[in-house]
Amino acid sequence: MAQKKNVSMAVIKRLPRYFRYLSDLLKMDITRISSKELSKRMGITASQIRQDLNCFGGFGQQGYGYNVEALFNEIAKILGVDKQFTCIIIGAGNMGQALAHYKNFEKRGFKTIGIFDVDPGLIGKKMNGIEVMDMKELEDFVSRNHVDIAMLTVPYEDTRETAERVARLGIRGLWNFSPMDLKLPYDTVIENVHLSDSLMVLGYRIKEIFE
Amino acid sequence: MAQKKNVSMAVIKRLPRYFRYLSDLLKMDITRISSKELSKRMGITASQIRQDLNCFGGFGQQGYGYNVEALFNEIAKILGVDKQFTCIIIGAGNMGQALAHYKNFEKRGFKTIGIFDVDPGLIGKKMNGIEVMDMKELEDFVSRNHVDIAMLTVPYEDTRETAERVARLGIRGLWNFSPMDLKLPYDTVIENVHLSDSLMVLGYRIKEIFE
DNA sequence: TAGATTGTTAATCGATTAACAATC
DNA sequence: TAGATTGTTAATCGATTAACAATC
Repeated sequence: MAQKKNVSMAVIKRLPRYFRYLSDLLKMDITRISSKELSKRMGITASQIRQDLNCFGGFGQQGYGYNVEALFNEIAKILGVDKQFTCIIIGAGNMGQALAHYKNFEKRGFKTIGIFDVDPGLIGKKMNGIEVMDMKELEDFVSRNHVDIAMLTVPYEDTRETAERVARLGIRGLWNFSPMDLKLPYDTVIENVHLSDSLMVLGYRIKEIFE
Repeated sequence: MAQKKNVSMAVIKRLPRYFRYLSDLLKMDITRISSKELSKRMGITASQIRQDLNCFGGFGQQGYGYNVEALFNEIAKILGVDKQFTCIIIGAGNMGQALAHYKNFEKRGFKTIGIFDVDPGLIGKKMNGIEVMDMKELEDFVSRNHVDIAMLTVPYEDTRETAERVARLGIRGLWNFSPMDLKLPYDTVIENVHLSDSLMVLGYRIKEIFE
């Protein structure tokens, strides 16, 4: 539905937040909400909410507002939560294990179907019911199973090579946890989680406010 | 030094990225860099680099460019990497353990001095050399040790209460890993790591590009 | 000196906010 | 109907980019 062309990253990054707030409203059994009321809850302007939503379609009704459930479903559809994304985790260290156990992902359509590592001490162990496989089996596994997303939690020095390898296999999404910007000569979407960047911004902001 | 007033979040969020690129240049033994050359490496405009840096001071030299080591040190200082931030981890589950073992943080001035959990099965265990303490000891610990930052990796339903408790203790920085926006009636800086938000944006971008 | 490159001002671009006619 | 609230256009604000004089 609607023109999803030319939607800016600023808007896209707000979508999960709308999704969360609408999910909360549903849990509170609130059936309708105006942009004004939602703006108060979210701490943004009502104008912005209406502009954002209208990038994807006219989901509201004059004089009434938005039906919470309908809007929630629309945003879920826009984000692809109604679809299933298959994921593999590469690197079964602490971070990989944390991701393997994160319950929320599956609820939002991201299903982990494989975990890989090079460490013989980890291979064969089960994490959240999924056995850790040898990295040597990666190519074979991906040829036998459709994989949308690779979650990359390997050591810094292995990141670039592993990313290349993953992209060569035709995996379309890469969720990168290394403090490194990846550039790939393939049609692979990269989303970074730069934890130390986030922590440094926190450090800066603490300094700023309190000194 | 220089006027650190009115620096926008857009600029601040780019600082860790400059920090990383300069660190890489140092490792490559590159001693000087022009904004033009750095812009090529980083994939942003030279103009933006010069504008960003001049929020904090004139670190370059006409006709020469920037001395990599000097600029690196300046940005380290701006970010507070030269200072030490003391941190505690609240929630010793998989994510808490991952954070406890992350080597990069200490290198950048963030030192974990305590880990807390409510689970008797975890209390007393050592993680990266630090013993997990009972949450009951939190208040006592914080009164005896200066704590800058609390890293919050507790279950969703405990997040709000724990955040309140942490803020009441006068801890100035809160690094929140729950998919929830916190609002506190205290002078506490909150930085969120919304992993599922990031993953959903990745899902959206995959859909957009490939469908 | 001549060439290179900064710091900084001005121009452009994009995102946010305000306003309001349309309409439920 | 009257009141409320949307969808959308116009105005504003802020961030990015371009340009160039200053100067190493």
